[in-house]
Order: sequence, then structure tokens, then C-alpha cells
Amino acid sequence: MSSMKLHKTSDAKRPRLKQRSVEVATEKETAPASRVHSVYRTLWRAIVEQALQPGMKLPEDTIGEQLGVSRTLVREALSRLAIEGLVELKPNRGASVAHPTIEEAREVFDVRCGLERTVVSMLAGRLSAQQLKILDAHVQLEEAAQGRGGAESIRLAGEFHVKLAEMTGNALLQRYILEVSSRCTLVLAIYSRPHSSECAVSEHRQIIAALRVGDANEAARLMEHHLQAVATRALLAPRASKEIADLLAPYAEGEGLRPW
Amino acid sequence: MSSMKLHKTSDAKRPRLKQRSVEVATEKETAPASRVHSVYRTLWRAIVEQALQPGMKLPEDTIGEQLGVSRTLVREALSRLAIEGLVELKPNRGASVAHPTIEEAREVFDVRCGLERTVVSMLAGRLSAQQLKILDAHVQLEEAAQGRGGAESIRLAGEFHVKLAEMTGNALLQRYILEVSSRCTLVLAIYSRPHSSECAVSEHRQIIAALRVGDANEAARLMEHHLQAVATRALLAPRASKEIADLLAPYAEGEGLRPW
DNA sequence: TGGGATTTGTTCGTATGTATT
DNA sequence: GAATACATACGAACAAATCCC
Repeated sequence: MSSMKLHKTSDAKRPRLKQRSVEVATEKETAPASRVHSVYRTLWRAIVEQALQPGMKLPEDTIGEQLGVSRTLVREALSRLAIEGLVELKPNRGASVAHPTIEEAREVFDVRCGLERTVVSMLAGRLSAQQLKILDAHVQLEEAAQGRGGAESIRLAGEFHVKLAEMTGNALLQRYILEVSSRCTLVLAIYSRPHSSECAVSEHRQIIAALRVGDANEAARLMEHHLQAVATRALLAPRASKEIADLLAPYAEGEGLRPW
Repeated sequence: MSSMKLHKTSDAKRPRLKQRSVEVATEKETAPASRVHSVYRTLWRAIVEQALQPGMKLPEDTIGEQLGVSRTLVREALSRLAIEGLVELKPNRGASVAHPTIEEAREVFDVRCGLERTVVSMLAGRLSAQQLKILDAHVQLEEAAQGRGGAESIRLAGEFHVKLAEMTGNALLQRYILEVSSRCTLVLAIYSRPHSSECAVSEHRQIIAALRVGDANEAARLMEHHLQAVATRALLAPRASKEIADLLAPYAEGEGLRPW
């Protein structure tokens, strides 16, 4: 087991290692509960749930101390998060929580659209009664969360799509959907207004209905419409203020002076 | 470039970190030419071009010596390749070149289909004359390569799709397409028969034609058909033998005995 | 079964590069 | 603009696990 012999500064610095994170049993193949993965997962949650806010610096040392691991493992986790777009990693300047621009957000939404189309076209008419029940229950959760904070609504909305992806049984599709939906969550957390995700619940219901009756085309159309709506609500609403910021950015940072 | 004998504790222990890697200074801005990236790129090419064959073991030490870097960098590169599915990484057992099963290959093809649909629907009617010329030239290259080895044809066919993705300007889409097309290249290298990619050239031509006239639906349809054809040519041909192997696998390894 | 050789997992020191005063 | 302080990039060494007789 984990040896406690490393008592380097063990007085008040109890390493609070997350105990073998409770991996859901849905995945039977690989058990990626290594220590890096634990660090990765912790940081992932902290970012997606906005405990670590966009733009925030992520020093290897501090994180390592906090989590009771060395910089090496933190580094590894950070570089993976960087690949996934949740962390920005500048050479020799370290890591910080990603702060996607509107353009990057638009890109992610565009890709997500195609991926989610694939998901629903694979699922239409092929969901078991139990799977449909799970989806119905999830939407009810979403509905119940509408009164409470927007953060939880955003999280649940993302999880709906991840659940759909899981039901395809396609591991790669799951990974991609998880990735784009995490990034979208980040985007929504930055840009969206409170209550902007309210209508999403009924849209989810419509999608389930189309999947239930097996209308793949309709499901794809609804999904596309849903995502466009989410993107619009998120990115279009604060557009005015953002455009001003974008216009000013080059002057503020001097980057507009380059001839290219 | 097979493994030289590893006399690591030998006299020649001189660390050859003389030269800052030969990266040219062409790009001054975002220089992704870090040393890890160099290792990553080298391994990536070696795998995709089949210098390192599927299933081959990838010991950190040997690779590090060969490339003149320490294990740390090799590890980082390997874990990135593992995320992308080109390398398999088993805990405490090290890395080896991925050897995708038919099922994994099918999954990748399915996801790829959706991504490529997105690509062509973004590009239809929006390509400049110069871009179209680039595509035409590429297809001519493909045609010229038909006589020579199948490996080059496979590589060129993959690059066609990567070029298309680049033209969307969507960085995430580029990354995903690069990833799935690399993995497909691996799959084709394993499973496809010689000359199985011949008809692909004319399919590429048809896609370009649809993009030129701006028929997004037709382009999407052609792309889907094209990918299905590639998948079929690759995965269906050797199906019989593979199914036998798959049927026997549980008995051979005893994994089928688990209740889950 | 066991023990030595080999390989991986992890820590941590040092050099290098970046920000700050 | 130089000196200082600090964070990162990299590598060597140690510890643990696995492989191979």
C-alpha cells in the first residue's frame, strides 16, 4: 500500500490524497486509478466546477504540496489537461486555467455539433427501456436544479450529453464528447448569464423523445438546434461587451503591432 | 534503426546534450518545437510510417538513448501518444505501439465519419481557387503513388483529409482529424490488403468536385460513402479470419470467464 | 519457488529561463 | 538596465514492480 515513510514535513501537512477515486463500474477494461490520474481528476473537477477560475495560475509546487505529490506528477496531469484544452501551458511560464476566447468557444461548439450528431444517430431507436429511464431521471434532476445556482445547471446539462455518449459504447466518442463538453462548461461558466440554460431542459426532453421513437433525423436536427441555441445564448448575449474587449485587446497588449 | 544493444552503464556515458535540438528558428512566436515535442514527433512518425510496428515494445531507456534525451522526456511523449491512441500504456509494464482490434478500428471510423462530415459541410462552397489547386495537386500525388508501395498511398490518403481539416481553420477539428486519421493509418497498415486503397483516389476527386460547386449535402454524402468504403475494404476483407480469432480469444485468455 | 536483472514510477537537485524591483 | 527572486525544464538517483531464468 502507500508507504507513509515519506515524513519529510509531515507535521501539519497531512497529504490529503483522494482515496482511490470511486471509478464507476461502467468501464470494465482499464482501471486508470494511478496517482497521476488522481491528480488529473482532482484538477479536472476543480476547473470544471470553477473552484479554479479561468486564467488562474497553477504553480506545480503549490498544487503538489496541496495534493501531497511531487511536481512530476502535477506536471504530467497539467500537460494532459493542456492537451484537452482546460489548461493553458506556456513554455517556461507554467500553467494556468484556460480562458477560452469567443472564437475558440465557437470552434469547440462547431466540432461538438458534429460529434453529438453522431451520438444521436447511433442511439436513435436503439436505447433500452432502462437507458431511457436513466435519461428521464437525469432530466428531472436538471429540472429540479433550475431553482438553484447556475453552476449546477451547467454541470448537469453537460452530464446529460456525456451520459448519451456513454450509451453509444464507443470509447473514443465518449472521450471526445467529454472533452468538448468540459470545454463548453468552461465557456458557459465564463460567458453565460444566469438562467441562460433554462430552456435547455425542455430541449433535452425533446431529444429523448426523438430517440425513443427512433427518428434519427429528427434527433439530429433537434440536437443541432439545441447546441446552436446553447451557443447563441452563451456567446451571443454578451457579444457587445466582448467585442469591445476584443477590439481593445490588441492595443492593451501590444500584439496588434505585429505585421502579421 | 533497430535497437542497438543497450550497454547503458558502459563507459560511453557522455551525456550528449550538446546541441540544443536542431529546431530551426523559423517560428519565433508560438514555438511548439520543445524537446518533448521533438521526441513526440519522431515517435509519431516512426509509428505512423510503421518503422515501429504495432505491438512492438517501447522501452523508455532505449528510446531515450537513441534520441539523446532522458527518460523524463520520453515518458512525456509516450503518455501523449497513449492519449492519442497510438501507444498502449500499461501500468508498470511500459509502453508499446498500439495494436487496435477490429472493434476499436470500427469505433474510430465511426467517429471519423462524423468529424469529416463536419469538415466538408464547413468547406463546401467556401474554398478559394488556391485551396482547390492545392487539393487537386495532392490528388495527383496520390495518383502518382499508386504504382509504388501501399504505405505511401496510405500516408497520402490520410494527408488529404488532414489538409481538408486544416482548411477549415478550426484548430480543434484539425487535432481530432489528425488523431483519427493517424489511428486509421495504423489500422490500415495492420489490416488492409495491398492495393486496397486504389479506388480512394477517385473518391477524393469526387469530394473535391462537390466542394467546388458548393454542394454541402453531396459532399457530406460522398465523404461518408468514401469512409465507409475505406473501412469496409480494410476491415471486412480479413473478417473471416479475424472472427475466428475473436471467438477463440476468450478461451485462450480466460477472460470470458468473468461474470462481468 | 526464488533471486537477480531489467524496467518502470517517483522524488528531488540543479540549471535555465522569466518576472520583478 | 542589472540584480534578485522565483518557477519551470530536465536529468540523475532511488524505490518498487515485473520479468526471466
